[in-house]
Amino acid sequence: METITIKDIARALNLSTSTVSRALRNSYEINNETKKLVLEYAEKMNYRPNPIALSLRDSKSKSIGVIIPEIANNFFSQLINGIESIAYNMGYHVVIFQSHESYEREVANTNYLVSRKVDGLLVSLSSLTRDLTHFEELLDKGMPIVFIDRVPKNIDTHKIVVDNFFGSYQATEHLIKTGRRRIAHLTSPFYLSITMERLAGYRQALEDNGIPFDESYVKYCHHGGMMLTENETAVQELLNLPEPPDAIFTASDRLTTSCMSVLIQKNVKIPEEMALVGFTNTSVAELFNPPLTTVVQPAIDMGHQATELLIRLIEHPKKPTIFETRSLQTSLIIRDSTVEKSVNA
Amino acid sequence: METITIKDIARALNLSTSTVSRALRNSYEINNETKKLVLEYAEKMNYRPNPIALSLRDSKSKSIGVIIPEIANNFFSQLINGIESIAYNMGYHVVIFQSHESYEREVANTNYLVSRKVDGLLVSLSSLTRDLTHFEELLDKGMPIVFIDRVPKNIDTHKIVVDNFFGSYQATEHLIKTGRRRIAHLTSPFYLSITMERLAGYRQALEDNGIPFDESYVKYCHHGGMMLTENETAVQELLNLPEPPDAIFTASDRLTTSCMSVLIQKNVKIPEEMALVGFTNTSVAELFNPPLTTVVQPAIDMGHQATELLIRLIEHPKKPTIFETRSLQTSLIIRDSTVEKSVNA
DNA sequence: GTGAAAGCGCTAACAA
DNA sequence: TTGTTAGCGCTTTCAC
Repeated sequence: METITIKDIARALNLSTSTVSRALRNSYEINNETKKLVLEYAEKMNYRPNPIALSLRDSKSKSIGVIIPEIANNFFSQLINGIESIAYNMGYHVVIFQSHESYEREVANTNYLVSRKVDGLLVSLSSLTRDLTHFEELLDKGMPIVFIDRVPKNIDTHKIVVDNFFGSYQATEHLIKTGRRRIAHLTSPFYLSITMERLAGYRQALEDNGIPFDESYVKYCHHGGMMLTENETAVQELLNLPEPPDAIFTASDRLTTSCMSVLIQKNVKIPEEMALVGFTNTSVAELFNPPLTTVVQPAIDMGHQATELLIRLIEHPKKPTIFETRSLQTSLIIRDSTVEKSVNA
Repeated sequence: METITIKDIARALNLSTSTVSRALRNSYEINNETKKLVLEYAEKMNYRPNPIALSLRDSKSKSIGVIIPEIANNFFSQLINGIESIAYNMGYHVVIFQSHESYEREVANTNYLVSRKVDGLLVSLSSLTRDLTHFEELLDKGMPIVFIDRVPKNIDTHKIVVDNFFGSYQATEHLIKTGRRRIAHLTSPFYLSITMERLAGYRQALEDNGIPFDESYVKYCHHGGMMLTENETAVQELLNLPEPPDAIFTASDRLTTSCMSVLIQKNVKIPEEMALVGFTNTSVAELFNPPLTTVVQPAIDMGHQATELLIRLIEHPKKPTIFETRSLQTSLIIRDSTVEKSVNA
């Protein structure tokens, strides 16, 4: 029942370790008899190669590291499922780390994964990450990295994103079409790629519909939704405006739920007094009161594509000159939280 | 910028690798001068020990493996956060694997983690796991394992659970007190520990209140909620009964949300026609329509305690004769989905 | 067709 | 106080 090694097999069969090793890898130079002998014995003793030894030797591990802000979020957990399914099929293992939206933890996780010799990295940036040297250095050393969703602008590698501009445009336009004019936007720190793109889409939709962009209707939550009080303050500030909004478009999962929570607490009627659209993959939007209109990201597909690109990078290290940035489409799922504003409202 | 090893330091400083190794570990036998020299150089060159080499040598890895059914579930993601925070402080890394409620994947994950030389395992059983030999063998070999929440009855090791009986009793009693008499129970496969305990609490509460237990009001979902059609069929069967229930008590996260979803779809009024209580840690129960009464598990604390026990087991391998089973309390959070049945209903 | 030996990075028993 | 050596499990030259 103890772990068995090549050495054990060699000893038992009176062969050298190299012969056993070759036999196990089905090398052409080994006699069929010997091969059969080894294979059968290995099978019988339930031999499993020691991946640690292989990693040490080859400096690779058949595993990929994933660094994401947090797991307790439907978008990211779906993303992980997408990643896992491809990785699993390609014979890679997946090691997941959460940055908890902290720059320091993102760096620490990165270093650890590298020292664990992961063959590549899949990353979605923490909302507090502004310095990207930890990734730039790795890329320089030849470590394959693919960024997902929250991607750095100035790093040249594969990226999988969604068309945030359009998703945002569509959501905002939907609010306008259902009769809202004072549309607020609750979002992440401005320097994140997703923030800027979503803000741009929101703004464009307003302007295309003759509504002037008003900076006081935009609230940035520095912690990306992780700090509840911050979210609540932001919503409260919107409610306190001389002309409070009649709709809020929230840019992330956490922001969406805590915004809704504050509105309910303050007895703000949704959608009559305040319409709500959220960028979120929550699986229970239809159970909400009212059912929530959402902009959904194709998280599983994003995971698939990112993982495919990463593994391709890993297995064909001949540097490709062109890196792709694939942009997938979001879908707007319309529910009751944005029902047409009635004439008497 | 390349990875630097002890050998490199030794060469640069004209020392032997063992001296460097000792200096780095601050061994008493090394001259202070030399130590300082080595430490400074190592710092300057940003030396990091190679954990792979250490694992190979010591057959341990300062990491613990976690095997859970799925990540996209608030209970488990909170559990992970609890696990991570303790592990992190104690210098351990956490490697997470999902069984997706599949026995085969649970076994595969177990084997992989073992071959990766994790120092211990934290496990919550998949709903399809009936054969436990993969864990029994490991335990025999001396691998520390702590089970959480879904624990095996016949394996002797530390376990962290909640008082499912009481949590369930309390929920059922609450339904009775708010005027329900025909209380159904939607639950996981009967052989899981949590299923049996929750069922027993439910049953006891009924009997203590003079309501006869009726087997036709209990529905088992073999896939623990992962198969949507199965959940829907179960709910539908309850609705089709000659005397359909006036309340449903659901035993897990997934079962709760899909049950609610079916009820809404079928236009069953909650709580007037059907009250609902769910065993779930969803963070958005208050946003539901109506806000959902829940039985909440102290997931983070469970993660803390399990990890503490596991690390104690890892670091003090002198077999303790007595293994603990710690039972934590759930809390019943009462919301509108179980509002008192009005007299005219 | 098979074996001996070296090396991946590190530590520890043993020598000096 | 420091160095030499062997070994963790595996593969791969290089010999035979």
